[in-house]
Amino acid sequence: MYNISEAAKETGLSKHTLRYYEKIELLAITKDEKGHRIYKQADLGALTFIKCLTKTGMALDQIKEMSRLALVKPEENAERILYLLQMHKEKILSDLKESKESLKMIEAKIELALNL
Amino acid sequence: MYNISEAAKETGLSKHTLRYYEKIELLAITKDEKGHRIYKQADLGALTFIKCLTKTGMALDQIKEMSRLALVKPEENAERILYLLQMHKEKILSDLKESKESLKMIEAKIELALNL
DNA sequence: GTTTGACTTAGAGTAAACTCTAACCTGTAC
DNA sequence: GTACAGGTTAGAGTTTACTCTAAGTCAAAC
Repeated sequence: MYNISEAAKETGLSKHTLRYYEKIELLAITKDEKGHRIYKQADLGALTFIKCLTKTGMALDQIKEMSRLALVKPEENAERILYLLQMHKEKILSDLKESKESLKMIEAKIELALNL
Repeated sequence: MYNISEAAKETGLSKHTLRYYEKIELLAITKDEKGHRIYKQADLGALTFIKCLTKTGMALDQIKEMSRLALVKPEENAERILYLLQMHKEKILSDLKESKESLKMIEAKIELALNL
C-alpha cells in the first residue's frame, strides 16, 4: 500500500500525472477515510503498463478504452484487447525500424563531420 | 528543381509544414520571379535530415540552432555540431533500449492473454 | 471566359499530455 | 502554536508542432 508520493516514486510518474490519470478516468484509486489515495501493487502494475504503452506512443484515449474493455466484460472483450495489443506491437516494431534508419543517417552525418 | 508540391511529395512533409519550417527560419528557400519557392536537391537533403532528427525526438528549436551554427561559421562550429549530433545519437540509442523494454512487457501481456 | 488548381501571406486554431495555480484542510516536528 | 510537508479540489495555462483559414494573385485547361 502506497500513498501518492510513494506511488509517484515507484512508477516514475509525477503526482500531478497520477491525479490527472484519475481525473480522465484512466484508472480508479480507492481512498482512505481521510480521502487520501491508497495505491495497491496491482495499481502500480497497471500504471507501469500504462507507462509502457504511452512511451511507445499509444494515446491515453486508446489506453482508456482498452482498460475499460478489460474492466467491464473481460471474457467477452479478451479477443479485442489481444488484437489491440498486437496492433500496438506491430506499430512499435515499425517505429523501431524507422528509428534505426534515422540513426544510420545521423551516424553517416557524424562520420562526414569527423572527416572534415 | 522542385516546386512546393513536388518537394512535399519527395520529403513526405506537407506543404503546410514546408512553409511553416521557412516561417520559423529553420531553412531558407529561394523563390522565382513569381515569388514561388524552388527547392534544390540540397534543400530536399536538408529536409530529409530534419525529418530524421524530428522523428527521433529532436526539438525544432535545437535543429534550428544547429543549422544556424552550420550556416554562419561552419569551420568554427564544426566541433559543437558534432557534439550535438553525438549527444542526439546517444539519446536515440537510449530511447531504442527503452522501447525494446516496453515491447518485451507488452509481448508478455500478449502471451498472458493468449493463455486465458 | 470561367473554373480549376497552383501559388502567396499573416495569423488564428488545434491536439495531446501534461503542469501549474489557487485555495483549502490536516497532522506532525520543533 | 506555528510552520511545514503533505493531502485535497476545480479549473486555467503551457508546450510543441503543426494545421487551417481567409483573402488574395495568377496561369492553364476546357
